[in-house]
Order: sequence, then C-alpha cells, then structure tokens
Amino acid sequence: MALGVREHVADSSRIDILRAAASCFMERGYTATSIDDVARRLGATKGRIYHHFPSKADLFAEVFRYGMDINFEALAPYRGMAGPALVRWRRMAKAHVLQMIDTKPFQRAVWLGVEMHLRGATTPEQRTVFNELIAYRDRYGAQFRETLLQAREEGAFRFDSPSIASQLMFMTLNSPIFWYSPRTGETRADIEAIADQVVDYAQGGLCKEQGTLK
Amino acid sequence: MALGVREHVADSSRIDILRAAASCFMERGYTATSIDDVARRLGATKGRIYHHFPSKADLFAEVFRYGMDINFEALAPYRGMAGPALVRWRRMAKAHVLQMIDTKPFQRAVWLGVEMHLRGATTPEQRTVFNELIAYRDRYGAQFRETLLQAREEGAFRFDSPSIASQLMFMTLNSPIFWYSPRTGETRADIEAIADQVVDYAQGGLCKEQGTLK
DNA sequence: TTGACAACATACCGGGTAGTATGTTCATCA
DNA sequence: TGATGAACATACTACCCGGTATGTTGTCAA
Repeated sequence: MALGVREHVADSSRIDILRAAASCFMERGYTATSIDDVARRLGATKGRIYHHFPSKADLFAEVFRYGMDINFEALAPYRGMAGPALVRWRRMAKAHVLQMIDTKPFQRAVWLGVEMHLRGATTPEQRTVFNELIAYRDRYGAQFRETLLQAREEGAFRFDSPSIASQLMFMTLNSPIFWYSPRTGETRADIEAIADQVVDYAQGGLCKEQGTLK
Repeated sequence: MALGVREHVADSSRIDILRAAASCFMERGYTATSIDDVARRLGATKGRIYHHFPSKADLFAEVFRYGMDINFEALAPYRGMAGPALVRWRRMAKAHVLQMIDTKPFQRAVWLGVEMHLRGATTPEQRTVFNELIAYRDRYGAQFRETLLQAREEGAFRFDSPSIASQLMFMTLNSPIFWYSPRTGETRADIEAIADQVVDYAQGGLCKEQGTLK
C-alpha cells in the first residue's frame, strides 16, 4: 500500500502497452506486427516492452486475456437473471455487440488468438498458456450456448444443430469487429441502433420458420 | 495450338502452385507464410515458384483472383434468373455457401486479401493490383445486394440499413470458411444440409419482424 | 545524502526470409 | 542432331525482426 502510487503508474504503463499492442495486432496481424511497431506507436523503444513482457507471444497472450476479462465484466450483470431466456439472451447479445464495438482492437486480438490456436501456430510451451485462454473463452461462450438452449426449450428459438446455430450466432454478434468503424458525429444512440440491428438479425436467424421454399 | 500440350502442362503446374499457396495462406496467414513453405508443400523449391510468379505479393494476388474467378462461375447460372427475387436469392446464397465449403483455402485467401486492403498493408505498386481485385470482389457483392434490395421491394425481406444487412448477410454466408471442416463419412447430402441451415439463418435474419421486446 | 531499484533507452547478435544470380535437365523444332 | 529455351534446382545476399546484454535516469526509503 505504501507503494500504491508506484504500482499504479506501472500498471498504467502496462495497460498502455496492451492497448498499443492490440491496435497493432488488429492493423497488421500477429506475425506482421513487430515489437518495434508497438514501441513506435507508444513513442518508446523495445526496452519498455521487454521490461513488462518476457516475449512477443506473452504480450499477445496478455492482450487476449485482457480482452476476455472485460468481456466477462460486460456480461456479469446478466448472470442468473430471472425471467424468459429470450429476454436474457437479448440483453447478453446486445451487451456483447456493444463490447465488440467499444473494444474492437482487443476483440480482434481475441479472434486472432482463436485462429492461431485452431491452426496450431504456437510452440509447445505457449500451447499451455493458449489452452488456458481458449478454455477461458469457451467458458464465456458457454454462457451464451446455455441461454440459447434454454430459449429453444421455451419455444423462442428453433434451430436444428445447436453447434451450427451457436457458430452462426457468434459470427453475427462478433461481426462488428470487422465492419464497424465510427462515423463522425456519431452519437451513442446511433451505435445502440446498430447494435439493435445486429441483435435483431441474429434473433431472426435463430427462429427460422421458413425453409419451405426449397 | 501446336504448343497446346506444353501450355497445358505449364498451366497445370501454375494451378498446383496456387492451390498449395492458398492452403499455406489459410493455415498461417500471409506474412507467416514463406515462399519456402509453399515450395515445401509442393515437394519443390523456390525456383519453381519464382519461375511462375514475380513476387510473393503477386502470388497472393493470383490466388485472390482465382478464388474470385471461381466464385463468379458458381453464381453465373442465376444471373438474370426470372421469378421472385427471394427464390433467386436463395439459389445464389446456397451456391455461395457451397462454394465457401468446397474451396475454403481460396476463400480464406480472399478474406485475407480484403483485410489486408482495408488496413492498407500494401506497397503503392501492389495497391493498384489490389484495387482492381477489390473492385472485382465488389462487383460480385453487388449481385447479391441488388437481389437483396429487390427482395425487399417485393416484401420478402425487411431490414433498415441495406449496408448493415449486406454486411451481416455476407458474414453469415462466408462463415463456413472459419468453422466448417469435413467430417469422416460425410456425404454430399450432409454438406447440403449444412448449407441449407446457413441460408435459412440468413433468410430469417433478413426478414426480422420482432424487435418489439426491446 | 546516498544507495538501490524500477523503468526505461541503446547497442548488438543470430536466425529466418524475400529476392536474385546462376546452374542443370529435358523436350521440342529447325 | 544440335541448338534453344522452358522449367525448374542450387547457392548466395541483404535485410528485418525477436531477443539479450548493457547503459542511463529518475525516484524513494533509510
């Protein structure tokens, strides 16, 4: 506690690095991003980064972890929420979409991390760290899948394969990280309207009724 | 014509390189893929690749172009198709999804190319080549958007922002390039069933009617 | 005041990679 | 049949990047 100020300064510096790294990873991908790139964005040099993170892979992992941390926080208010599953699902979905918009660089990094893990582009040691992060991410996804199945039982959703439905749903809810970019003079209400459109689309897709047109 | 055989052999070798390159780009991304990686996958050396393509960027561009070429071919049967726009849309959408599944490596490369272009990760000279390819891809997307708007006029679809609707639709229809992978013993009918689920989801999302639940 | 340490910056090294320059082989054609 | 060039393989270079080893500076506790 006596060193509270010092620690706070150090933590702030760490988070600045994470933010810069997330933006770089978003703009150029993992491999194409050099440590010097991240340092340059900070107006600093490699020394600063390697003082806080042992390696590039570790830096990336921390960006991933931070991104998932704030995702869990955004979803926390709806854990164990009473009432119809569909209502809870809508609240969760909108919170998720807004999160994608508000913290795009970190969410792109999470996406990158999942991709890298799927194609096994990691060394055996990094593998254990990655496995933990992927498990972390799966726990997050499980909250949605659970609500999804519950809503189906309550008759609000009707889909065949839960796994495909889940993939399509996440694809929709995550998609703003690829196509959203802020407009000049955009208000918070505008952003919420976009989020609502995304959630509506997903909801419509999850209670398909047609399919009779061959 | 006298050299038809020779040309055919050369073309075949070229396409083999394109296929290997597409797979490598899919598995490791653009930057992390080395020319030696592609050569190794072919059981060859760099010489073979640089004999057919002047640079790594050009190789990638040709993979992109080939991917779009076969996309246009897959959609050709439905150009100017008569009848309701919704029916045409469903045919086009299903053809697109099947194409994503059948030629995944090339489609992932196209995705990569669009991402690279969006973040301007190209040299000025490559820029003109890329601009052409992106325009090529936009022409492809325009076929869908046109049908989309027509279907809305006919009352089959109802969405607010055409641009967001288009983004969400393509996100859905493209998504198999990220999550689909062939199962052992999978029949063509199984694949078509998956494609139908994807198309149904997109259709449901495009004619949302709810949204009254806040 | 002083030593000690955190928080960086600077200088450097080794491995990997895009691209090139130069063989080598084999089919084709005059 | 000999020459020519396509279709590669081999050998090499220059450069970039991850990582390390070593300064330098400001701050805080004693």
